[in-house]
This record gives sequence, structure tokens and C-alpha cells, in this order.
Amino acid sequence: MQIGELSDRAGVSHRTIHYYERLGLVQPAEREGAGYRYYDETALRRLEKIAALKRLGLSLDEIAAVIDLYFEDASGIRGKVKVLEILEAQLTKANAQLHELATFKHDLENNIARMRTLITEAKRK
Amino acid sequence: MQIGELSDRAGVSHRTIHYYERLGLVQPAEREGAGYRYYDETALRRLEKIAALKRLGLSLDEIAAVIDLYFEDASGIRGKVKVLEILEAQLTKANAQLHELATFKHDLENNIARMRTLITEAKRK
DNA sequence: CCTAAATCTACACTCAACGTCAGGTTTAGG
DNA sequence: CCTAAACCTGACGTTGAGTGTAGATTTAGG
Repeated sequence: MQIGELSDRAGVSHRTIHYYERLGLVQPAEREGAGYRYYDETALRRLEKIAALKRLGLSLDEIAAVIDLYFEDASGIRGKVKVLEILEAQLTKANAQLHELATFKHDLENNIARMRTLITEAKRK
Repeated sequence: MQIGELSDRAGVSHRTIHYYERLGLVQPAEREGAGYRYYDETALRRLEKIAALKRLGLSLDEIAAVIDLYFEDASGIRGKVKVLEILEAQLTKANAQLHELATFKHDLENNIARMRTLITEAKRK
């Protein structure tokens, strides 16, 4: 698959893929002859994973630090202790975020109920 | 309280507070005489709320759209239907995010366990 | 009263994460 | 064989969220 199809399927622009490539986030499986990039399915899965991690608020740099965990053979991971530290830091962050998100959701639901009441009252008047 | 104390207590720079003011996120309680900004405790609470919403991934624009819900008298909120739409969209987003975050946390825990095993093995060898 | 610390405005700069544009090459289909 | 569509690189532009700096003013403490 070429970059056009990949970008369509992943829902990102080809320039974004180029950019991610420079950051080491995705690499084409092949680059023969004229220099066209050819990708396999794992590239798509990587882009989807990147999108998911972005939604959680990770920067592209942070993503670069962990993305290989999802795709590389476990035994091939270098600097395991370092990676472990990153993961544990992220876990702590994730827990805090879960807590905040739950609170936020609760507040939202309260506010929505409040808004509904106000709107109904305003209409009745 | 002046901007220096506020920025210290909120853990943001005074430049950031100026910036937030331009976006309508915080306003000084008073601006008498020489133009110095004087804040009350609610300003601090607003800054803390802003930080919390940022941690959830809201942009400053999105925050501007809802921050008043937390501080303004409910009956004073203009454009209630609009606000309701924003809130409901955010609730949907929050639910999706909760789900993703839970998955992410689960993956993290698995990966941490995996790293631990690999490190232990490497040491024993 | 005087000076150092705090504050003011305004403009410029940074950084991440892209998008746009220009000019050139390559490939697939009629 | 030819041309439109897809691709390439490189340079520059943009947006969001600030940070830095300069020059002027103000205020508080000795």
C-alpha cells in the first residue's frame, strides 16, 4: 500500500505521515526504486495507536518512547529499565487522569441537568 | 492579591495570566489607579480549574466556553442551549476518553509486568 | 525621600504539530 | 506513447499556547 491509501485509511494527511516518519513513529516497509513509500498493515495499526495515544494527551515525543512496545518483539526492546520507568510514570499519570476525568464527567452531568432545568423553565415562562 | 502572588500560588507565570485574561479566562477583581491587577480567591480557583480542564485535554477555547459554569450564578448563563450542546459533546468525549484510558492503563500494566520479567531474566543470566 | 522590586503594555520569539506551495519525478491506464 | 494522478523533497506559513524582552510606571520599605 502506498502513502495515499495509508493516509486515507488512517485518516491523516500524507504530510503528517512524512512528519511522523521524521520523528521515527512510522517507517515504510519498503522504499525501492523511485523512492515511493510502501507500507504494510502494521503501519496502519501504528497510526491508529498513535492517534489513540494522542487522544490520551501524549505528545509525539512521548509516543515515540513507547510505541515500539506495541509492535516490536518483546525480547528486542532495548533499554528495558528506562522503558519501565517511562511506563510507570505514565501509569501514575493515567490513574490521576482517570480520577480527574471521572470527576469532570460527574460535574458535566450535573451541569447538563441544571441547564435542562433552566431551559425548561425559560420555555414555560 | 496581586498578580505575583496569584501566579505563585497557581503555579503559572504572570505572563500566562495576562494571556488567559486576553482570552477571557480570568479577570482581575479590580484595576484601580495605576492599573495594577488585584485578584480575589476565586481567581485562584479559576486558574486551578483551568489547569484541571487542560489536563483533560481541553483547549483554552473550549475551556473558555464552559469555565463560567463553575463560577457564574446559574441563572446568569447566556446562550443556555449552546452551552448545553457543548457540555453534551464533552460528555460524549469524556466517555470515549474514559474507555480509552482504561484500555491504555490495562496495556500499561501488562507491559510493565512484561518488562519486569524480562529484566529479572536478564539479571539472572 | 529614594531606590529596588513589582507591575504595566506591546511587540517579538519559541515550540509542537502540522498545512501549503512549488517544482520535479514516477507510474498506471487509455 | 502520453498524460493525469500520485508521489517526492524542501522551504515556508499557520495555529495554539505560551515565553522573553524593553522601556516606562508604581509602590513599599529603609
